[in-house]
Amino acid sequence: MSDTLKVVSWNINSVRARIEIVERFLKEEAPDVLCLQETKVRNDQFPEGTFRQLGYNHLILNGQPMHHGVAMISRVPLHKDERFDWQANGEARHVGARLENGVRIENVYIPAGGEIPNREENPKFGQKLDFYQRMTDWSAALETPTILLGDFNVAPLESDVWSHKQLINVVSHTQIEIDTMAKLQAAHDWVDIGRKFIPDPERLYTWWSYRARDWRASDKGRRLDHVWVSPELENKAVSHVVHEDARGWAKPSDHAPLITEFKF
DNA sequence: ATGCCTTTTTTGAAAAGA
Repeated sequence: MSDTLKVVSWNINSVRARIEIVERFLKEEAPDVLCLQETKVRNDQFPEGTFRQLGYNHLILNGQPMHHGVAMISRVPLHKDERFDWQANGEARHVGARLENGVRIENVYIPAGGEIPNREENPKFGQKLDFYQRMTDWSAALETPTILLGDFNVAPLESDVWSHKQLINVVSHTQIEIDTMAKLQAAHDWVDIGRKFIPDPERLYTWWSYRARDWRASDKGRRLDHVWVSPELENKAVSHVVHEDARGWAKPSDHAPLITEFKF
């Protein structure tokens, strides 16, 4: 493989409903590895042909009917794929694989956590915190150089949300979630690539609700998607952008793709 | 913030997203 690798994370909100913009994105950006979340398709119904026609012949799928689902689609070989059940209930929220240079990519869709930020009143919120804890335990024992990316469903910094004051009690930006995410980050000294390239306090969002009349004008975004790397890979990342334009394409996902380039 | 939008499947109301 070449020493340059372009890796994308994109919560696609149904890969079948979004196949036209996926194809456009691959033609325009030509990533080496595309990591999708919320594919919303069983493995036997995944639209593999579209990807193979564009030269993406390595597909690693972890889908389920209707909800969730993740996939890694690559034009470079991937090995030793794994699917962790950090949800502990069988939901398809992780897939990972190893590049030929030994670096692993772990693609995760952390649960949103429901409406009420309280474990007793809302079991989904507890599931989200427990998912983070299992990832933290995994991170603490991790020795492989790793790119951890996906939809983490937490926006930790004030500059990661359109209004800190109006969202401080809204799931995705509560203090308990921010603290829980910080513990995960500390467990492996994960490097936040988003903030390495676009430092706080610059505005940085990856998701805009469908409910806004004009998402770009109101710009009520949140940074829910993240790319983290092991400390030894920090200097291998040479660029990182959020492709906001794709949020404005026809029939968009509510998340934008995150594009990171590495030089190994 | 989510009455507001968009997806899925049991074709059509309901759940989920965040």
